[in-house]
Amino acid sequence: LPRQGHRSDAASVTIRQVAARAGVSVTTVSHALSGRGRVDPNTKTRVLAAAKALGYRPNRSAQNLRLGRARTLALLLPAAADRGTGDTNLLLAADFYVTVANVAARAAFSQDHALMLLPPWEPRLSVDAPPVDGAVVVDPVRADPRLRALDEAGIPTVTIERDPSRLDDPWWVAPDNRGNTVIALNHLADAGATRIALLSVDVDAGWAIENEEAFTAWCSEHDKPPIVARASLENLVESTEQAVRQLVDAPARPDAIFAIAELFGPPALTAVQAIGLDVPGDMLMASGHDSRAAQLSRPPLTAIDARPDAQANAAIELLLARLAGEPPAHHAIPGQLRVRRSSQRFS
Amino acid sequence: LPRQGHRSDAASVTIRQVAARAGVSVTTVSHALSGRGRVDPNTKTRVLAAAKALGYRPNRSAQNLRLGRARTLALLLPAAADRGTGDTNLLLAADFYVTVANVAARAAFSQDHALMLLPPWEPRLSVDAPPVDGAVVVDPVRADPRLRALDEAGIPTVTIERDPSRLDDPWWVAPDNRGNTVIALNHLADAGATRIALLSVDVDAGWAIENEEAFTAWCSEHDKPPIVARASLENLVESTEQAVRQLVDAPARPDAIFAIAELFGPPALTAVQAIGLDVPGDMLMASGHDSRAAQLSRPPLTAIDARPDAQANAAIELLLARLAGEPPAHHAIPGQLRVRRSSQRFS
DNA sequence: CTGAAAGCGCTTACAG
DNA sequence: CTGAAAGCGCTTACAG
Repeated sequence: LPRQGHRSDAASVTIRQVAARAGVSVTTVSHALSGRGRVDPNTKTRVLAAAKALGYRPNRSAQNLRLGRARTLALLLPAAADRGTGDTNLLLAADFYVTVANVAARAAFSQDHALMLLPPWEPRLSVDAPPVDGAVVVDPVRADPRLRALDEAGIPTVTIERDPSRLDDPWWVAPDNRGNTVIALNHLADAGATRIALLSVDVDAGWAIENEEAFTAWCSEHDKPPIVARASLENLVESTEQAVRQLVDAPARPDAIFAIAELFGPPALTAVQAIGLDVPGDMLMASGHDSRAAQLSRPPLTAIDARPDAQANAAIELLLARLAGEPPAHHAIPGQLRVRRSSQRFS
Repeated sequence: LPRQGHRSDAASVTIRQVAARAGVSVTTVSHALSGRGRVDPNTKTRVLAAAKALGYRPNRSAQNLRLGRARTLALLLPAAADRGTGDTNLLLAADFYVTVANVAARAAFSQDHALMLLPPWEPRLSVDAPPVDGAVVVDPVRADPRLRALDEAGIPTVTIERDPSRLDDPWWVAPDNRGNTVIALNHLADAGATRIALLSVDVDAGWAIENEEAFTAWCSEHDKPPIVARASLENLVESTEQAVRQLVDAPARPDAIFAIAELFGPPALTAVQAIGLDVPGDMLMASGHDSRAAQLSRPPLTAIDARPDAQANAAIELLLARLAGEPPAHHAIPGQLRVRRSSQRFS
């Protein structure tokens, strides 16, 4: 038989070799290493020393086969459009996704699980592939084919952001979109805004709905008209310019714009400036989702940091809880307002 | 023993059950399914039907244990700075990385491998984790600790972009940085530029070095002065503004700026405009690395599309070649120039 | 506290 | 062309 191929320089050392060196049985080695069963402390010390000396590392395939688990979690990021197709580009927040991916990997590893990246297209293929115990799906859309495929395969999932077509599913982690909207609106009002407009997006996602609802509620609570304009993903810059012009040309011009989606904040800022308005002088602006582009805008855009690291950690923790049979739970994670020049009229 | 845990709804069907249903031995099932060994065509048909009827899916752990491979490739993306630390943010091109990740996952799967995401921090931890046959490391820096850890673990690697501290390593995939620079410079010259400046970055990466060298060579070939300014990652906006001002205030002002790094193009554009210059009227501009931000700038920024999908596919293919014992190889992948308004004076 | 043995699901010499 | 058997490395009843 070929030796284990995943370490190319040295044949893997097995539990049997450790047992031989420590002068005990493989059972005792297994017990000493896993902490299960009773082992004499001296014996245990000897085993540990032997394992270390030999550089023993357990064979995951053997463990997984024996235990009937994969100890692997899957991550499904949103798909960018395939080159050349007319598909809408769902890659709304690349900075966010990269951090989610890296932090989720770390969180999974620290819990002794591997994080497998599944391609977001071809969900059937993905599911036919190596087994996973559970999956994290980022930014589900309505009737998301990835979620359907995972369901059909019987793989438990947790979503980051909620699936708008199954709001009854309790297994989700998301920014506290409603709370974040309130934080941003209160900040703009504190900064002097009296008529705040919402720049929304024509995307069928939970966060968009929640942001709009929270905006409407805030407006009625504060006895303000709920001014909403909407831009579109397919036609991002032009539709943002149109929406901004519509807001600016309205009989009662707003004095602040809250753009909920990460990608739309900087273009909205540019559009306002192109009309000849000063930000923050003539118009306060804030974005619902922070990004490098928001930080790099002139002026820098005030934005809600959705804390991708916290989202990823919570998602992995929740998925492991689900796999452990714990009762349903969800986590709305409060964002952190990053105040920058676009919303500071007097500074 | 617990049943295989990665399919929660139905106990996994094993090769033994397929054998029973087809009325043959497990050996024959294995042969029929794998295509190895000789099997009577009729028998094979029967086995395949039985496997399909039962929904048989091979247990990867068992296969891997038996074959001594992991059939798993690792992907290491660059790290964003940990929150609160002063580390330089190496997340230079999030759009690029997300596409690389998704496409690499698809490429690995189509070759019957899983793609495992390793956390870019704590390389020891990463390597102690589940076994992988090989790894793709994106954007290595000089003396990259991730590469060292992988080397020490004996895991073969392929890099996307070259490690500047081991240019003798043949196992890399990268944009054709030199060729791309020439394409961009020729385009700017064709568009009317007579004095082109390079906006570079103070990062110790292979691509930066290659872009600068290609620029210098192009300039001497065309009998032009090699005007170079440099911005810095830590101080992105301010240093970009400074670099731009330095270029604009020079006795012989350039009429075009080529910003090599993805993140610096849009801020450079904004800085030029803030000085009161029109783009493309007074200054042509192009970026060495395309991004959503470049597309969304006003005017949109001409940029080189580094084709992240091609990079990812080539990297996975090259890594599998390396694992298969094929001779060393590398791939410089030509980029595609995306001409936009920032470099079209007459349109 | 310790160990011999069974068995997870698979692949592959080997014998027929 | 087909099948019985060994064995990959591990964990865990079970017996001592």
